[in-house]
Amino acid sequence: MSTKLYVGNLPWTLNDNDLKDTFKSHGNVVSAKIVMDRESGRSRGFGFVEMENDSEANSAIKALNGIEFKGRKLVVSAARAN
DNA sequence: GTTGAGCGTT
Repeated sequence: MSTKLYVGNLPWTLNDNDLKDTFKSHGNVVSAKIVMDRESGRSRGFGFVEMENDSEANSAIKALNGIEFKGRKLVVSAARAN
């Protein structure tokens, strides 16, 4: 199984790969995706990361939530929907 | 060439 995380307050310049690489340093990332605007194709400034398990998910949250990244404070928490 | 709280397009 895997645990999905919500990541907010991301810089407009961040991509799926950048998000994945950031979380890879704190656990095994199953998938990572920045939510893009369906109409304009631009980043909405937030996204989702799927971790290997609950343990790594929590580890990533503790390690990345609230830290300053690219001049922005990252917001990391468990996603609401599956 | 812009924007800034939130929980995604298939």
